[in-house]
Amino acid sequence: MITITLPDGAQKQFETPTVTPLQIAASIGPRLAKDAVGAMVNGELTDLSTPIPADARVGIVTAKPEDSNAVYLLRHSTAHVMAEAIMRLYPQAKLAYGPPVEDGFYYDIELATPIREEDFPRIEAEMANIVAENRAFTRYELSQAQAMAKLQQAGNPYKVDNAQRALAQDPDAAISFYATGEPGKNWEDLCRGPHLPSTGRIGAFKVTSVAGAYWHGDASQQQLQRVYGKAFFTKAQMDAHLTQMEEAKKRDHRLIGKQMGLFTISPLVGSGLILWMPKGGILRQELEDFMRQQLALRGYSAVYTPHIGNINLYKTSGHYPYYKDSQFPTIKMKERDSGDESEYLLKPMNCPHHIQIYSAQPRSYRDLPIRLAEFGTVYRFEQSGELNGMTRVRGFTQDDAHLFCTPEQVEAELRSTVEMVQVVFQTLGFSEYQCRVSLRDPASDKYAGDPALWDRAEATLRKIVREVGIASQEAVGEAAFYGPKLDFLVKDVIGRQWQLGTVQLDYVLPERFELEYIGTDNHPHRPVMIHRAPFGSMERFTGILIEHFAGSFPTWLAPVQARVLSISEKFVDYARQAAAELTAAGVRVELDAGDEKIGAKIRRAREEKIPYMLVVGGKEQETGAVAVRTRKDQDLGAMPSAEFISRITAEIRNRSL
RNA sequence: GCCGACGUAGCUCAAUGGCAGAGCAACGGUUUUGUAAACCGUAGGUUGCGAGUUCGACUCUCGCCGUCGGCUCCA
Repeated sequence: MITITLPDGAQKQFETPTVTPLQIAASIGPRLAKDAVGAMVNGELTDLSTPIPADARVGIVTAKPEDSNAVYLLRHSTAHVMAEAIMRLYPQAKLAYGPPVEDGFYYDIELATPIREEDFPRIEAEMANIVAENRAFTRYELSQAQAMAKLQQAGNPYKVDNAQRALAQDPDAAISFYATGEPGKNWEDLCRGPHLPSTGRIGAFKVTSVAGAYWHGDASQQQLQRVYGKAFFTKAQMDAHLTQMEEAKKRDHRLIGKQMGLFTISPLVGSGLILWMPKGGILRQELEDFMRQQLALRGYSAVYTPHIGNINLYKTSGHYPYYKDSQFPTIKMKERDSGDESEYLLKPMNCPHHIQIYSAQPRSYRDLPIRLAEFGTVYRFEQSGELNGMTRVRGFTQDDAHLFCTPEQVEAELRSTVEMVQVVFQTLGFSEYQCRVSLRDPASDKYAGDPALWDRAEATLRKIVREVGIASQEAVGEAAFYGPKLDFLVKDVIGRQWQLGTVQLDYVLPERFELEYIGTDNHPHRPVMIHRAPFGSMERFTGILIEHFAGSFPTWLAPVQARVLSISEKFVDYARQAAAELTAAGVRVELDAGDEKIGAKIRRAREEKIPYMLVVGGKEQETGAVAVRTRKDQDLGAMPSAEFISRITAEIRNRSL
């Protein structure tokens, strides 16, 4: 007898030697049996048909889009269906690996002929046939010897490799195959599973794109074709997803940046180099002013350093050997007098320059902490395929600062920098964020410095995160070569995650540059460095802000904060006067004195995402008022222009969202 | 850097081997307007760049540049 415990604690008993989740579901109700697509058995996702041999806790997984297990089964199964369709169309293809991924799935295949977008309809048509046939996903297991023999015979090195890797993880693992239908009769694939009960449960699917991908993500390995797809239980869910994708596309900072005249990129200047246009310049200036205010509150000193530096600086810091390949080529020159050859680098980082400011004079413990801040522009030669609008560029400005402090001061300084990052996020409306504690990979030799110092630094970061109480996760191998760091990941309004600010703890560079301060004991000591950049890069941050706000920036950031719209030519003088009052109050205002009708002017202002539209005509002129309307389509009605001015200036001053 | 796609007026897009076009924007004129697009007209092009095939190339082929989707990378 088998006792099954359901999620609500209820127990059911079965007299049979084994029981399947489907039987359990049926015993609860026919509706549940119909909706069931899989099961959680003792915390593990299984097929609906997997026999349960002993007492177990079982939850039935039903076809709900919000259930990640259900969605996993759906996507994984659709990947199989797509693989079968591709094998029908391209019998010479070799399948490699086809997992579910966030909101879809892909399958990597080796195939000499490229699959192109125009081939997608054929693949989808084959898939539709397989789905219509509603064949059961049927699992069977072979002994290792049989399985390996079968795979060897099939002549697919990737599948052999997959099986070997599975065995390397668990030598006792049974090797499972899934037939889409009947084993021996229908198409089948080496697969760990689990799957939906049958192909008919796939409600809607779409082949979305194809791209190159390396086997095991290793650029020295065979390049495969990765075909991406999406799957949903119902067509309505698919449609909702497509609508959301379109919305996301409308927020694309490259598109909005162009429409709103924020920035441009010219091939004549070079790819990955951002040209900030006047309206983007306002955005950046506001962000920088905000940051300067924060810096002043926290005892930072502004410094300025040049855009290039002698290569020896970076050899000393250790950056050069690590990042040789991602730097612009060096500038070589001969000294006029000595004839010596010098080499300069466009600076890839600001820290070595700031370090020279620190070491330009003797430092006492009384001077510390020293906090040197600079909007420092750096250049990194990113691979051409990596460039993306403002978010991945070759020249960018960091809101950088380096803190030099005593070991005793480290924690307080870290706390203060983390708090500053939080202020930044809060001010800009990123309410959902978490912190990644990026640690070294003990197995790798790319990290510089004493392991004991690393342990200490990592422990300190963990402690700070715990104290501050930010949601966090640890990531081994994500540290910088000179120290562990906290990377801040924010979610924007449509749920996409971005990496923004960073706080890095560094015991290595002070060592390399032999930095010192004189302590209370009158002896030299080594300071500790903290690198931090709350925005990260002005370019990247601005790009993300554009998408976060979809161009509708809060008033304090908006390039144009208000526009006065005149009803007709007769009121242009009054409109001009109203605009002048706003300008005098420090508001960025424009005047639309054109001869279109008011509807057209409103439409245009809304399209330009201007926060406030001030309609002025005869009524307003008589009473010294403006009729206020917002881009959100709120009509605030007419008010004295002085009232509007105090209202908007307060909003700007408070940096209201 | 690698795989694939794309590149036509300022913007969005037509024209599939046979005279490069539309809408919006711009400019000129008419209109003087009350809350999401007034009307008429004008101008705008080395079809990314360069070669090749062809009687003829936006269209086919090759190279380069750039962009996009991925992969790899990311101090």
